[in-house]
Amino acid sequence: MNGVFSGTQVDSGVKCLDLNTILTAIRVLKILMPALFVDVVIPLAVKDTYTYQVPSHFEKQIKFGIRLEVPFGKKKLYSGLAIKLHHNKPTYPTRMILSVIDEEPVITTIQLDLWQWMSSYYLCDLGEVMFAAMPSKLKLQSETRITPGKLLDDHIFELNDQEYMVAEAVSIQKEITIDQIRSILDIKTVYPIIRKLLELEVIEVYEELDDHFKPKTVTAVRLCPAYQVGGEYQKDIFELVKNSDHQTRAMLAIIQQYKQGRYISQADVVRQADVTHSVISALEKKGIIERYEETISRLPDFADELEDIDQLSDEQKSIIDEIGKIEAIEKPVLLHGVTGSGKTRIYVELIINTLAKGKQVLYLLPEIALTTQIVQRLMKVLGDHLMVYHSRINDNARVEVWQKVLGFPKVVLAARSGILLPFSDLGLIIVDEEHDPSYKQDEPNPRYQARDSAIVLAARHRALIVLGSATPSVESFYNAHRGKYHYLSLSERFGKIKMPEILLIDMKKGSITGHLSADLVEEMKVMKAEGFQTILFQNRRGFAPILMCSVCGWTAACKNCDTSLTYHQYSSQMRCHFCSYYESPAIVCPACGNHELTLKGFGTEMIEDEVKILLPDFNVGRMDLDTARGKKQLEKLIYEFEIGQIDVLIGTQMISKGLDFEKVGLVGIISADHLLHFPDFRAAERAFQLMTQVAGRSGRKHRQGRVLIQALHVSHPVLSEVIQGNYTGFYNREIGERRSFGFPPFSRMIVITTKHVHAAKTNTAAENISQYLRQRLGTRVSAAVKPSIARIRNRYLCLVVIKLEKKAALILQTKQWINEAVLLVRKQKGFSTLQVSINVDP
DNA sequence: AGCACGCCGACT
DNA sequence: GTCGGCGTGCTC
Repeated sequence: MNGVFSGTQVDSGVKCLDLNTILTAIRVLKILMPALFVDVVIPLAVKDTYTYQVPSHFEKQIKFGIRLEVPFGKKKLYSGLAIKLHHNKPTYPTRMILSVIDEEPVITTIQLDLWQWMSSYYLCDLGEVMFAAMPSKLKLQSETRITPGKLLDDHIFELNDQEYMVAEAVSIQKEITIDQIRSILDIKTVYPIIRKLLELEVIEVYEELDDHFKPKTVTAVRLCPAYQVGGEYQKDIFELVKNSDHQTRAMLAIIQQYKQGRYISQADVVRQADVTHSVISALEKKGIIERYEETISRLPDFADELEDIDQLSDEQKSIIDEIGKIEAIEKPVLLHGVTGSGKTRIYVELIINTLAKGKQVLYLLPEIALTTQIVQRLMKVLGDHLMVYHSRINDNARVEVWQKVLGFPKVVLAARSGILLPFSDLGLIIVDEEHDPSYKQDEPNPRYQARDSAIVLAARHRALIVLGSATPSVESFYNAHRGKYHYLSLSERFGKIKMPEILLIDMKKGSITGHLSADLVEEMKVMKAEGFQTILFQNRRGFAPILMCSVCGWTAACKNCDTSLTYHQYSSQMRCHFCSYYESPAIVCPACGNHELTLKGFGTEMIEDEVKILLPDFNVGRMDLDTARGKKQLEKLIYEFEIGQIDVLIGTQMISKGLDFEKVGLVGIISADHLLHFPDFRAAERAFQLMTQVAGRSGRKHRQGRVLIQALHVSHPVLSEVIQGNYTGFYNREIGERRSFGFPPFSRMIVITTKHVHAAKTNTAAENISQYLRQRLGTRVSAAVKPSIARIRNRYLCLVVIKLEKKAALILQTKQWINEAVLLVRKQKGFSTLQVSINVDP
């Protein structure tokens, strides 16, 4: 067949162009179209972005937000993010990008905007924010791979033992990594060996990026086109299988699922029809069905059973109305509602409204609360609109959430890292339990406060943001008070349940066995007799925090940290709570040889012991980091308590978050003193919040709960404030203290920590930094101070604390000075290994 | 972060 | 004498 252009002279002009003309033309074009450069963020702790040149054949594919494979340093390859395209040729020589990984952006401009804000506000590198934000499957890093070289067989007998082992491994496995070599040889420095083998051409080396995200697939079956007409299957296909009982059963199963319109997984058919794979193969051979790979989601499927939503109470309705009115003003809303006042119901209403507008919702919760009932409850209401994102979900699921967030109006229920996701159009952010300290990341960089960052994020999206809490943080309440936030409160408990009755027990009086007062024990007995459960709160795990020689005063201490070792009875170990160190308990004092070793202080394990002795017919459960390390263990414990198998649950602050148990009638706080006497300006606030939250665990539907607080210092004002549920009283007193000592919210705090293996270096560094800043900022900067724990993991620590007036210009200038000071100190000889961490709003 | 360079101690 | 330890600087 003749082409459309057959016979036309398309090439007539080309013929007269010689090579020189073409080259000149290219040169001219190059001047007219200068080379394209791209600024790339590398997911590392490096300042600024890096500029690469784009080869002309990639130019069309490059756009904002896609990932690029770039060389970095001598050999490494990274996937960096393209964030700026330009034609400004840098003064230094540039390298070329190696490949283009994505077709479409994997981040949004608002997201990058927030990252940049975080990097400048919290004084860290943009690369560090990127590192924290991206699922590791999306930030591929190259790995050195080693393959057999040309002369492997020739030289194999000239090698020494180590070299031979490597050569042998490469020859057998065809491809190994540097890490594998390290473990084969069991030594750290393998490069000299590799270099020698390279020279001998026994091996070859190349760098390759790790595999991309792989979608999850299942083997599915479908009817061949010949057997379906217009979405209906041909009834006569059963004729074809009538000779085989198995095939008929399989076909019945397939047809049944076919009618449901979803993909038909082979595994389901096999299970339902009780046949083997070979039956499916037979059907495939007959040409009735065909097999294929169906891509499925790793995220759990919630679609099945949606629950009806409760009616709104009048109070809830009026709150929704209020929020509806102020939505346009773009001020955060502080929703202050006691435990059980139905804040969640309000959130659900707001979420539904936002989804109806086709916008996305981010619902933040403290990390631990995400593993509990709240999530299930929300799933039942929101169904498959909900996605969950936190540190325990696996990396493939994380990539899926990431990809979905890029484009769909859905609800993401997330821990603090949720603010780093690529939202395209957020309409609502909820920060539940707004006061919770776990919203602040303390280590590593970026040391961000997710609640505060969420406010910035909401402003960028012009989204509504609601901060909810029964015990708002002093900062948030202060902001509400000053009119920076809208303040709304829910005063009544939903369903008109009474607030628990809280009583204080003076541990200096009355009868006490071990650490339990007679009153508390008596009350627990009453509860059990009436079919109710008890929660005992003790914010310290282990059996006892100190093992001491009663003769010479020696105490068991960690060899890596300046801390005492905690005795854990369950594992019979002395354990450090700051590093992973543990040892067997000493029987004889290693200092004086005496046998009189005593335990001081007490933790959850000791309370567990005492309860078991005092109340032998009680089933006792313990919930702390030691018993609930795995998700399964935690779930089992929650389940057992929920069905009433456990009478008393003893726990650390883990029990204060997000757990609702209907049958809890009594809460006992074993030692309020532990909470109150803490060397931190937020200690009183934390104590008030923790005690109020724990108290809220008591008494839900069936009866008024009781709370017993045991304390030695019964006159502490926070105690009476907790007892009376007097948030305003607490706030007024606390804000007064903050004001007189110049603590936040009356100042902005920045803490600089120096860290080094040598105490002297640590201290000099901190002193130098303090001095540099004091010259510029005066008494706003503290001297170098030793923290209460001066050594952790064999590194010494020293602090400089800065308190600034809340003036934007001053704060900005200070951050610059901090950077200068750190740079200056590190430039000195002997200080390159010094670590400096900067914590803004600690 | 990770890699190479360069300078000092314990060993074939 | 060298091997290999760690401290230092740099990566577009």
